[in-house]
Amino acid sequence: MTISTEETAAPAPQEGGAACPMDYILRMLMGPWTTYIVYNLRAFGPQRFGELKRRVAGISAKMLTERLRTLEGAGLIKRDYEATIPPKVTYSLTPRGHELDEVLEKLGEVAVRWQAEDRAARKTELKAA
Amino acid sequence: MTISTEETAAPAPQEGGAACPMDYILRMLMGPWTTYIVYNLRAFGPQRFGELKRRVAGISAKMLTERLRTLEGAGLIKRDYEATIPPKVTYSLTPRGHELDEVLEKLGEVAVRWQAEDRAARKTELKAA
DNA sequence: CTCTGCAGTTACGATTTGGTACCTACTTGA
DNA sequence: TCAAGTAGGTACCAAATCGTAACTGCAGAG
Repeated sequence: MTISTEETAAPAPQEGGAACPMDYILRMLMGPWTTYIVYNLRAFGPQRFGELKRRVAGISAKMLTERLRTLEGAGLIKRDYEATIPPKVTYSLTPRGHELDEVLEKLGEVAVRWQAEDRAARKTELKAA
Repeated sequence: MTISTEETAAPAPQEGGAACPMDYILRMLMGPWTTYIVYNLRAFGPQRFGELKRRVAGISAKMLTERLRTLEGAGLIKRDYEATIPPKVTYSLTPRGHELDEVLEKLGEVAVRWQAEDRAARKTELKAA
């Protein structure tokens, strides 16, 4: 996958190189649950593992761990480990993570609009039938 | 996956219902190539199948077909079939598809910024070493 | 007369993915 | 003494995904 910002048909580096800026960011967000986790971290603030897992509802511990590690590796979230007993691990968005706020907000707007439109369309459909 | 727009912890419908507006839209964009296809359709205007395939570079005909059908089903793109010989099939964004413009743009901005930052960081790293 | 391109579809097969179950080590509470 | 909760790690297995190759029917080019 390669997305150019230029309007002039980027020659598409077949080597799979990260020549395109969107590439990286999309791979990050595309994973299952990923956007949802970021969204929750943003909406409810820093959270501990168990809290987050309960909130996401349906995700397995394995998935959550993997996603969190990936996000951490990308510098989108921060992992604070307190070696108490029992251990406390708190996850929070980094400044970089917060740079997605606007995108998520825009996406949310569109999503809400579409949902409303679809609901209206269904109602009309029912009336017609 | 369920994302609430409310700040008040949506009770998370376990039935997998589409109670959350982000849900639907994310599933749509999350598929591989999907965003890239939409991006290309936006950047280069309506395109025929072969054109698009050449532009995306790396995608298989099967994938492209499948993605296009999904996007069509979601009402994001329009499929114009001309039964000439050889047949011409042109794909274009619908008004609904264009509603993603802003999101894609925002995403692009972030992507470019991160890429620049990372490049700068790598340069500093090299200097330090 | 065969080759190519159009816009796909289909079958097959390998890889990846994601879930389930079970394990850690330690403390608190019953 | 036994169970539960903390934050995971590991192994295994079924299912979904994605690529490859081969097929469609027809026309124009060589």
